[in-house]
Amino acid sequence: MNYSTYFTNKPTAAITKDLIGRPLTYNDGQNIMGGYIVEAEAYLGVKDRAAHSYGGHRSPANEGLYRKGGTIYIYAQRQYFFFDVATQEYNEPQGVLIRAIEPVWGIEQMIKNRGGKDGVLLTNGPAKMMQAFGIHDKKWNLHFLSDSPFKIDLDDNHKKWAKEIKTSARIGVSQSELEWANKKLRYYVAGNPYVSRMKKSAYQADNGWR
DNA sequence: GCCGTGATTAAA
DNA sequence: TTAATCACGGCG
Repeated sequence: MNYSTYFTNKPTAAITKDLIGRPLTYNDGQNIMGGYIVEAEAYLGVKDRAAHSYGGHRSPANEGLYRKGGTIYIYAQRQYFFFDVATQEYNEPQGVLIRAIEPVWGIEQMIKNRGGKDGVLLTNGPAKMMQAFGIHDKKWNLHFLSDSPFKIDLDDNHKKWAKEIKTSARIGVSQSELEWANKKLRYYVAGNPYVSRMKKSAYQADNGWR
């Protein structure tokens, strides 16, 4: 299946859940780095109070969300960068934020990019993952996935299957009484140590994979 | 969001 | 006693 179809043919929450366990890689021209997606969040467009596109807000900074499904949306907070993929059709500003991967490929290079940090600290958060890839700008923002050094492997034969995929409220969203703050739109592999905020006591054998 | 530090709690 | 968890302040 191609990216256009994959990122448009089902609801964004279903896409987000389906991405769990799929390989995500980034090629910096010298090294291929990456691993299996273990945590991701869905953002559901103009009605979603936690989405950058809430209320139809549109600016050069969040234009990526409005592009067709499969377009890369990179945004920055302070010195940190976040990797999203737009979902649904053009002008339907939904997307998925990739929050963490279990590192597999190019681990040595990722450790270098992370200033020597190793193990769980390598990629257990959205900005840590981007640091591990050595990304410090928005160069690939608005590029379509297939026209970028990023690759998400959509072949089910290459996917890792979690024993259990858990859901929770999204991280960093104000936990006020707002209905959207409490929606379970964060998906993650139960017991996988590379999931952000995962407690050691909750680690599972085989990192939660089947 | 990430990091380092120190306090608090839990395990053994 | 040690490890794990939590709480906090600093960062542009």
